Formats: sequence, structure tokens, C-alpha cells
Amino acid sequence: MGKSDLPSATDAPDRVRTITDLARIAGVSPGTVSRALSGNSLVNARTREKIEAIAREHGFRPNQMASKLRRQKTGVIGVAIPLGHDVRQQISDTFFMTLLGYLADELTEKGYDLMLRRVIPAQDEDWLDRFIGSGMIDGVIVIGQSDQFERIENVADGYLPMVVWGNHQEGQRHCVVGTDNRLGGKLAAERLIAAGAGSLAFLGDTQPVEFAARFAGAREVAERMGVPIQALPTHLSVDRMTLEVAEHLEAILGECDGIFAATDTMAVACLKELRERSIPVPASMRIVGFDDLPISSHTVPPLTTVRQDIAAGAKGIVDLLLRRLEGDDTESLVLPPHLIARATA
Amino acid sequence: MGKSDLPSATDAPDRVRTITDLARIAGVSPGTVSRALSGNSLVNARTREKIEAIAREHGFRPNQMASKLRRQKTGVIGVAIPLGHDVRQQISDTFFMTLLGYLADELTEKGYDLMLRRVIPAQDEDWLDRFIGSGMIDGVIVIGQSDQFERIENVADGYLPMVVWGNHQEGQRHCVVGTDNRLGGKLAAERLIAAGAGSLAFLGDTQPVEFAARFAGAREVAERMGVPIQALPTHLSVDRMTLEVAEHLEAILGECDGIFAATDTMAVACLKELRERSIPVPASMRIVGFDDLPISSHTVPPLTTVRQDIAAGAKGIVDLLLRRLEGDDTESLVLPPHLIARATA
DNA sequence: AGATCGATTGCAAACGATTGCAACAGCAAA
DNA sequence: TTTGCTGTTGCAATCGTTTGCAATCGATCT
Repeated sequence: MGKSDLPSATDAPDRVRTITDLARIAGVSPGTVSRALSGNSLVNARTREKIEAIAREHGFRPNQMASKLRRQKTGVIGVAIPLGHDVRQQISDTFFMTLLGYLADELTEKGYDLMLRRVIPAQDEDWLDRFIGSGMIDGVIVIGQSDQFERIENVADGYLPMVVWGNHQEGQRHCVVGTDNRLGGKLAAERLIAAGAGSLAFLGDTQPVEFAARFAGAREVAERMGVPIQALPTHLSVDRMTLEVAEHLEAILGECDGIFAATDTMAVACLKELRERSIPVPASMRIVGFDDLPISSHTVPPLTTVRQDIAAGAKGIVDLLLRRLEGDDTESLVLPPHLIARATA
Repeated sequence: MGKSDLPSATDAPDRVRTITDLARIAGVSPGTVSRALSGNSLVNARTREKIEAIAREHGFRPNQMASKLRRQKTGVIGVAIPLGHDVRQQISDTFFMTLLGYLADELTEKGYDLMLRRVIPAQDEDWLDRFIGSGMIDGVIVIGQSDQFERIENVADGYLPMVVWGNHQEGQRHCVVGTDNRLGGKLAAERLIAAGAGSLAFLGDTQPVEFAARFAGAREVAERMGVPIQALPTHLSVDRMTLEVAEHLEAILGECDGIFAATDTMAVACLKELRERSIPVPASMRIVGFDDLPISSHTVPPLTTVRQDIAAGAKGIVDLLLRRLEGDDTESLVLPPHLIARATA
């Protein structure tokens, strides 16, 4: 008696869930509470302190959904990973995962949350429109163009806050951040040839634009130097890759003596197969990879590879996206690859 | 003239953004549109078709925030990765990233979205309460207990829809899914000793409960067999790890002849250092790792390791979480580890 | 004293979708 | 014709926060 000024309700009596509950306790209006907690508007210092104290005491958290609905922005950036050219790939590709990690770091730092969505375009026509139109995100980052270049282009015309990780093509309309894959391909081929290779093979699927550009760069150099080069289509998913790499090797042994792997993961698989066949690297077969994953320096022999600066890429993506959220129609960002010379070529 | 029945507005005239716009065009009430699009409630078939047609034509998407606010559920599961014992670790640990990939797959399949949050507990006292209380997620998955065991326990008392990846401890109150780390440790030690090791070292930090359990299991076996074992604290972040592994090796060479690495990543680093010192594996030094990452079968020699079934773990986490969302107070799930015998021990 | 001004605060209308309840039309049974 | 029923639809309150506008109060200025 005398403890509560309300007829005892059946549910928790003094649970502070809404800003209105808090307002009642503090003896002010909900509006004032909102202003006090949001911090920016004018509120008497004493009132604010009192409200903050009560909020702290009751562990009050304003409902984000209501806030976002009212403010018409969510503070969430969507990250989509299209699994186009190889459905079984899962989201487990090391490179993409590492990029995702860095993106999470950058976005967190800028006060944004990250909503991750894995997409299988073949099963879901308008994945990108759906994601954007869901009203849950302020902007979107697409990791990898996969085989969705056209769809992304179409969306880009009407939707500013989107940045894509991938390959830059002359005259494209969407904002992209990525390594200069063509240049990377050139570096790889030059290195292989300089190391004594007389006939090259490109290990990887040439459908995705990123890989196509790597191959194109390598081919340009090879042709200029009068060295033959062939493409060996290979899937990215671990289970298929191992077998396919083995088959490819059987086919080219004795013919090629330099391999440019589209990915370090493939290069590693390749190294293992060569070792099992007792083919010395780089004496009989030279190898250059792409990515420079953490493992790549730990292989035997250590892998020569083309490095992509993942951290810089993530930073670039987030910076551009934030500027686009402000309405700025930013240019694409192309990062230079670097040849990391180790022992395989 | 005669085209519009409204005085021409300045902005886009026929843009359909809200359910009300759509209702006006269709000549019905907003409520009916809502029912028609949500699909479950009774609406005349012809009316529904008409509304769906208009919606499709105008590319209409209902605002999720409004929907979520009204329905008091978000369809989003939060995934938190606490970076406790090693701030510089980034979210880039391969194992966690792979688990995250599988989680994304599972959640997507069940119709949930995934909100990723990277957390540095040392800088943010009540990260977990903040995440849960934000009103943005229906449930939360914590990847790795790190050094936050107590905080998680406290939250678990008042919040049902949470599942944690990590180690299971007798009598703990939060629902956890994870490998039987102690058993894994035993398997590793048994293998090392069976392979001829007479003095063991555990490579890894023994602070995080998962690692502590692995060490405990190994020590139990070692003591039973009368073999000495020592712990060598090592950080997980790539840059520090390499150096620390090298130092540890200098210290124990000649003394130990069997290494149990807390993580395959460490085992790989270890292999490389040994190779550089021309110490034959497994002849002079035996190694067993933990995780069985994709790279682990590609090392030279191929790594003997304790396998964690990541896919099964992810599936278990999501299944349990969904049951908890229904109000079911589920038990923890402990998965058996498997020794993958390859060539390093 | 009356007017004016600045600092606070309250009021109430949004934000856009959902849903219980009531209304209504059409039709059959009494 | 009245009553009862079924299948659809409209009405209006609700979710919880934000924010433009107006009201209030005390104090200063004329």
C-alpha cells in the first residue's frame, strides 16, 4: 500500500518499455524524453540528467523500428553476395569472407549496422530490387558481380546508394571498387614468362567478369611475347575444384610449364596435386596465384601471387557508399594490384 | 486534362509507395490491400488478383519498418562476434567466417535475415543487452564465448532466443552448440603419443574457454600416459602469430617432439617454421591441429587434425534458435569431434 | 505596467502497415 | 417479408518514436 499509484496490473508493474512509460515516471511528456535521449535538441540540463538517470536505472532502450519508421532511415547497410556462377560455392570463399570482415569493421566504425544476404540469382529474379525496396536498408554493397552485371547496371540507373566490389569496365554505370584485374593478369603472365615458362595455362572459370579480365590481361602479355596460353575452366567450390584441377593437370603436363591460377585457393590445390605427382615447382612448373590470402605465404614452396589489398578495398567501398548516401554521384575506384614474388615463379 | 483527378502535384504523380496509394488506385481500402498482399487472410480471389497485378505493375514493396513495428517482430536474427581475447583478430578468422557463411545459408533458407555485428567487449560494456534491446532482432546468435562467459550467462536468464557457439560447461545456463573440445583435446594427445611423441606442447591461448577445454583434454591424456605437456600462449591474429610461433619453437626444440595446435591456422604457421628450420615432420616433430579447414588437406605434409563439423554446427544453432523463438527452452548440443589422420602425426 | 524575448516543454500529427470488429451484400430458409 | 448465414470489405485503433508548432514561464526592456 502506498507503493504503487496504479491499480496493480497483472503483468510486470514498473517495466519501462516505451518512451511514454519513461515520461510518466519522469513527469514529463514523451516528446521531451525523446529529445533528452537523442541528445541533439534543446532540453534543460537538469531535466535531461533526470531522464537519463531513470533510463539507465530501468535499462530502457528506445524501439528502433519505431524510430526508423518515423525518421525514414534505418542505419543499416545491406551486403549482398550473389552466388551466380557457382551455386554450390556457399558464402565460404575465403577472399569474400575476409572482405566481409573488413566491411563489418568499417561500417561499425561509421555507426552503421550490416545486414547480410546471400543470393542465388538463378532462383530469384529480382533479388536486388527486393533487397533495396525492402525498406530495411539505407544503402547496399554488392560483393562480386558474378554474372549479374546487367541487372546491376539497370538498378544503378535509379538507385544511388549502391557500391559494388568487382571489375571496372569502360563506360559502365554502376560505381565499383576493385582491383585492376587486367593489370593483375599482366603481372602474373609477365612473371611466369620471366621465370622461364614457355606455354601458359589459366586455371579458372572465365565467365565472371573479374576472372575474364584477369585472363584477358594474361593473354595480352602472352600474345605479345609469342607464348601460347589456354583457359582451363574450373569451379570454385572446394569439392569440385580438387578433382577438376587434377584432371586439368593430367591434360596439360608436358605441354604447359606455367600456370596462372585465378585464385590462391586454386593455386594451393594445384600445388598439392603437383607435389603428389612429384613435379618440382618452380623447376618444371611455375605457378602464380591471385589474392594473396594469409595462407599463401605458408605453402611449400611459398606462393608467388598477385596481391589485392582487401583492407583498402573495404575502406574504399564504405567511403564511397557514405558519400553516395549524401547524394554524391561518385566515380569508381580501381586499386592497383601488386606482384608478391615468392618461390613458385 | 481529365487524366488525373488530383490537382497536379509537384512530385512524381503516380508513384506507388504506400499501401494507401495502391488502395486508391485499386479502389479498395488499405486494409484490403494489406490482406491481399499478405496472402493468408480471406480476400475475394478477383480482388486479390487485381491488387497483385497493380502491385507488380508499379513495383510496389510494402515498407518493412512499418510492418515490423506493427507486428512486433522483425524477421532478423542478430549474429554477434565478440572479439574479446584478441582485439586485433578482426572478424577474419577462417573458422568463424566459414561458420558465418553456413549460418547465412541456414537462416536464409528459413526466411530470416541476418544482421552482423562485430563487438569489442572491452570497449563496450553491455554490447549484448544493447544488441538484444535494440528492437531490431528477434533472436541472437553469439559466435564464440571469448572471455564473455559470465555476461552471456547473465543475459541468458532473462532472454530465451539466444544460442551461442562455444564450449559446454557443466551446469551452465545458456544454450550452446559446439564441439566437445575436451574430447577433441584427448584425441589429439592420444594421436601424438601414439605417433611416438614423448613430450607435448599446446600451442594457443588457454584463456578462452574453448581452448582451455582442448588443453584440459590433452593434459588429461598426457598425465595418464605419463607424458609431460606445456602450454605456449599464442595470439590468433596473423601478424602476431607468426612471430610468436617462431619464438615458441626456438624454446621447445629438442625438448618437445609433439605439438597440439589450438587451431589449424596455427598448425600451418608451425609447419612453415619447422620447414624453414629443416626439421622433418613427423619424424622429429609431430603435429595435430584443430578445425580441419579446407586448406588443411593441402599442406605439406597434409595436416593431421581434429575435425569440427561446421555445417552441422550451423544447422544445430539455427534449429535450436527457431525452437527457442517458439518458447521452447532447449538443451545445449554437443557435437563429437573426429580425428582426421593425415601425415603430420 | 505592459511588451518582448529566450528557453523549455507539451500537444498532436505524422511514419506505413496490420487487424479486431462491425457493416454490408447476396442468398436461402422460414 | 423477415431472419439468418456466409463471404468480403471498410473503419479506425494501434505499434513507439520523432518533430513542427504553439503555449508557458520568468525575466528583461521600454
